[in-house]
Amino acid sequence: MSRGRLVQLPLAERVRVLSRTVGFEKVDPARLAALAELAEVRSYSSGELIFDEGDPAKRFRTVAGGRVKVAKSATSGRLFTAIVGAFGDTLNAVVLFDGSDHFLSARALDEALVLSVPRRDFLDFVAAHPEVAAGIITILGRIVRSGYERAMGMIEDRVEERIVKVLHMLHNKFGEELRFTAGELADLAGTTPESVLRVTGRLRDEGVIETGRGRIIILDPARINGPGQEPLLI
Amino acid sequence: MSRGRLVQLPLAERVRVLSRTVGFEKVDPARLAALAELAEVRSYSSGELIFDEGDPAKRFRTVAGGRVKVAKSATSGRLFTAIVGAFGDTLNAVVLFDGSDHFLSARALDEALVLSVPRRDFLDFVAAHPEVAAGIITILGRIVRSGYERAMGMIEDRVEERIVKVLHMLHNKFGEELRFTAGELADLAGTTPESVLRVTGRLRDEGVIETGRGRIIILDPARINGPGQEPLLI
DNA sequence: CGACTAGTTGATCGCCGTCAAGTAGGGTGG
DNA sequence: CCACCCTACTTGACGGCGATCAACTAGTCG
Repeated sequence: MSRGRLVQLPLAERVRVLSRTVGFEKVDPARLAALAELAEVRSYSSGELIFDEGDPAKRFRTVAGGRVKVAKSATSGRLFTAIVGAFGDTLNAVVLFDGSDHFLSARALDEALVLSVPRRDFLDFVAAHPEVAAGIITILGRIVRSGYERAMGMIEDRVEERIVKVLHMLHNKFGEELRFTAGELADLAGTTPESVLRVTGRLRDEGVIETGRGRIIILDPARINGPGQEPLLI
Repeated sequence: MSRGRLVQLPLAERVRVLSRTVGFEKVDPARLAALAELAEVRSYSSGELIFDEGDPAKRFRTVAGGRVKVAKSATSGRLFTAIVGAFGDTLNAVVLFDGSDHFLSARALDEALVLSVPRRDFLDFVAAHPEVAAGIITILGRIVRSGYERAMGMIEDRVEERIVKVLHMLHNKFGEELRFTAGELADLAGTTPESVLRVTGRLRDEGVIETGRGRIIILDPARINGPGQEPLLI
């Protein structure tokens, strides 16, 4: 019941993906080739599940194209989006070390490419390259920080501020044109589609953004940048 | 302007603290002695600041006694408590790797002992002992998971459920007797002291807990354990 | 062209944050 | 040893934010 469709990607291309994956930036590309040899690449269509909560984490996975939503579902059925992964973002480095199951699910937002390596090979490679471990800890630190800031935002900020922060972050990561629906933004901001639409409606009226079906264009980035705050990492 | 008071702790005792610090459990104690040689121990009185947000992270710090509250303050002055550290919990391993400043503050909840090692020596030690890096990544993974669960709880759960989860977690970590005020619990659950008191009042009337000034006794642990859920890591 | 999904807007309502006023415990100093 | 004060606890009343429900419009894909 393997998901996605296998795609043949040249070795050089696989090396390029790994060399631009967070944590691997400093590794000698020649050495990455050994790992890239063991890698496979799969293609997932929009909306397709890549892995689910509770699935065992058997492979290290990193985004090689498109966008992937990594999220946690609540008992009520609501979704909380942790990360929108793009090229070079790893989907599950966290859970590979202690062998626990996935506690988040990953789903393709577009037609997406995901490169993966067997867990054992990934761990061996990390053990042989301490700089990778250090890189992973660094990025994990940023995720922890961002997680606490979002938890705090949930109790501290009003819905409008949370949504603006999400737009700020997405603008920072994806540029002027954001291809997200109100429902997807709601999962990121911890609110409902209705509230997102009320806020984006106001921002549109004020000329800050332009909206379309599944699309938001940031017209005035300065207006969504909070005073001196760095964007959340998502 | 060094905070706390220096305490002389025998080398064997310093080794014991390190050997029970998360991430170091698997390291040969004989090798830990080298690191323990470089360690100093400081004592902080209840309420005293150990480090503040924005302070540079010059030393690796781990709790050698008492309890330490690690928190982030909001612009409004409200506090969000990330972790209540006890013996063996590290306070700042996250920020040491990329050399960034502290993004959380640490404050003694009791008379507390904190063992510390210069950042450079800590990093050298980790580089020489890959199992420490793997251990740190594992614990970071749990923190990330817990952070997402708490962020989700903030939007998904009612105040009462959040408070019960906090009690569950604290019971799991500290046992039957919890020495926390309503204000401290509020910072953990992301609510106000008034709401905490309303909930604990009800739980007291139902015989689940017993309350006193700055003290809660869990009488009926089964009643605060959610259905099949593991306690949050704090 | 039809069906599904996304967007839009209004009305309602309840949770819980806030303010307020008072009680009680416990440590400190005279 | 007692009086005082500070802190924590307690309880009530109020009000606003935003979730929820509902009804409708408008894109877009097949």
